Amino acid sequence: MKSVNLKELARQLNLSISTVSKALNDSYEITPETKRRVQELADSLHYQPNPYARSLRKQKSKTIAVIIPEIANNFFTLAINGIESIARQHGYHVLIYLTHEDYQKEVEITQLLQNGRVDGVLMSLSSNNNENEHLYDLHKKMLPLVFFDRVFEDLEAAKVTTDDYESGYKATAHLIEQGCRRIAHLAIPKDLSIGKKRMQGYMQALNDHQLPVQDDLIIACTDNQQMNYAFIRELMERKDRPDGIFASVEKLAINTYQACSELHIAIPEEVKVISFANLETAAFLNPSLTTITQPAFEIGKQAASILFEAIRMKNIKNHYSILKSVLIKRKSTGC
Amino acid sequence: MKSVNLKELARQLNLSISTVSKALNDSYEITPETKRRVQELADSLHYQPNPYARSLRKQKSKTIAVIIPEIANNFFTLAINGIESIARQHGYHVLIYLTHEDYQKEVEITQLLQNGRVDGVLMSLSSNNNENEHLYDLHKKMLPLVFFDRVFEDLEAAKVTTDDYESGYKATAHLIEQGCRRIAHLAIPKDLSIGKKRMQGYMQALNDHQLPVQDDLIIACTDNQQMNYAFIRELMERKDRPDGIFASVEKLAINTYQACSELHIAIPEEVKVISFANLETAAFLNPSLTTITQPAFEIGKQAASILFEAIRMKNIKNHYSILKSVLIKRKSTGC
DNA sequence: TTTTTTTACGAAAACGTTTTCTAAAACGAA
DNA sequence: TTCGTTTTAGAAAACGTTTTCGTAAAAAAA
Repeated sequence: MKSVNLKELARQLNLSISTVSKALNDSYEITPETKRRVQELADSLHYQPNPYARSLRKQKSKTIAVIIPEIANNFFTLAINGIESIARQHGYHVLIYLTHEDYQKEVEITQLLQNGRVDGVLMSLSSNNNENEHLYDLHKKMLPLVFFDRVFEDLEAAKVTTDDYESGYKATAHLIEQGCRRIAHLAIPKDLSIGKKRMQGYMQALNDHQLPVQDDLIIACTDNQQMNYAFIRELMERKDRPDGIFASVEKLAINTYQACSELHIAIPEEVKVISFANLETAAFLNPSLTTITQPAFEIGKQAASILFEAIRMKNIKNHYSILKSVLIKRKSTGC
Repeated sequence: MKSVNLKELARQLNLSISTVSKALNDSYEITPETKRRVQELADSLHYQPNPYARSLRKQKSKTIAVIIPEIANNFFTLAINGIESIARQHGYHVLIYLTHEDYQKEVEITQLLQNGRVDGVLMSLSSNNNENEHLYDLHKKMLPLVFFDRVFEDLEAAKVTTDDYESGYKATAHLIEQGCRRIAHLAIPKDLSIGKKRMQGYMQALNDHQLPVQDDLIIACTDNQQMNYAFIRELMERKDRPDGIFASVEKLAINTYQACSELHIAIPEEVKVISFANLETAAFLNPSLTTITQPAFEIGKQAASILFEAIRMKNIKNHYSILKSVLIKRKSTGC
């Protein structure tokens, strides 16, 4: 592990450490000939500057953090792909932190990042989110911060989301057009802004089509998949069960398929299903699943780009991007 | 960003920097009363040591790197979950690098890590892998290194894989039992050890059942999904098309479903399909997909545990773990 | 009492950079 | 020649820790 450093280069070249450093950083103070000599030796010894020494001195880490609730979710993996591609372009390194939808973990992680370890943070909130002190803390540290998808509306930070209200509306309207009259909503927690917006779109669509909003058709789901499954099953076992289901995340659609399969309820004949999803396999499910698909890769790219802009400008902008999701009609809604 | 450091603590407490440092590190040299005072002020000011200064001084980064070919793949996301859980236990940070199956990127990334940025590396190889100079380089640096799934057999490093040969054998034998006689193998590159082993299992199973190994039924797939799709389509358009397909990764199974759907070839009646896969949706595909499922989460956990063992012992062991995959029979093979 | 040991802390070096400040040499102008 | 300016390089400080070493004072031993 004994790697070559500036001192060693300086010794071999009979130069001072500072001269070598300047030569490698292409300073005008150094004569071309010296630069050449230094560069040559550095190359031949495969010199690489120590990142920690450099970070300490420059107060820059060339590292960003990505905090997400989970990773076994196609939306987030695609977003990470986008983030990584931009980070690579900027020569940055990417730290990954998973909160597992656990508020306490989210707090711990944000605290870990308050000491200069990273130059910026990309974050998608966990749902068990009552207080938000930790987010204000992060913000107070002047650490560039960009939220994506699950954003925290109250904070003056950059945000990138999709048109969740419109998508919720369109999803619900689509079910109505396909003949549904009793439409259930499998909702994610309302403390997430996207949960609230999707729900609002759902309710507005019902209103606009003279359908009642029924509380017993709104299922408050959580990160506990077993409980979600139990809720959905209970829902589908009712005698006045819904004829349409709008799932707000892909896992809930899968749970719905499973419940319907076990209860021998035919999709789309007896109940139609639409879901937010980035599933590669949506088209090959039985039946193929009608989805609202978010431009996850693009979200990641935009969020990262904005973050680097903020890092460069040392200026946390109050940016708000809203990208469009697309509704892909398939058999689960009778198309 | 002006965060509190040892100097500031020392000033406020009228102590020296070294005393404060020792107090916080619970050194025996410091009296309990002083420790209490120091700790109290540190807590109240939310002191957090600068990670770069600490890393520089201790020559330890508390960070590991995970290098994988892609992330939009359930195997890898589950593995990352496992890795992250162990890393968190050890108080380590996790850097993610994606090679996108690109040899050149893999080389660049391994070079980035030769300067002490990380204390260890977890790696799953990219497939376009002709030379391996960069892996030997990494190994020479004495950087603890653990391969998982796509391992490099020739290097004396720790490795964690599944029983790929046996799984390939069982998958093929299962197709044979289900009545298939012309079984195609959608193969990943043979320069990947898992590709070779899965293929060997396939061939041995054919042999053991007195079936010929036919080169034209072995499709060499790559990371180019469009080409793979074209190959598979061509395969299924032949008049002597196969009656069984063994796909070595989940993406190829999806391609197969798509090709069969477009060509109106019925699964499992006309062709049976089995695939390595960690798809959550396997059971809900049309038809449900028979899979060989790897214990991806467990692989991640084991690989990470071994890495931390290597970091602790400063001893790169020649460890080789082989976990068992499980064959889950579903409708795509007529079950 | 004197000597030795232990205790509790501080000074300073070290980690490997970057950057500021200083200085010698070379050069040009007067 | 002399004086100022430019060019090139080195010395030293700085980033924030940890750790080694030194040293007073206190405690223990003689």
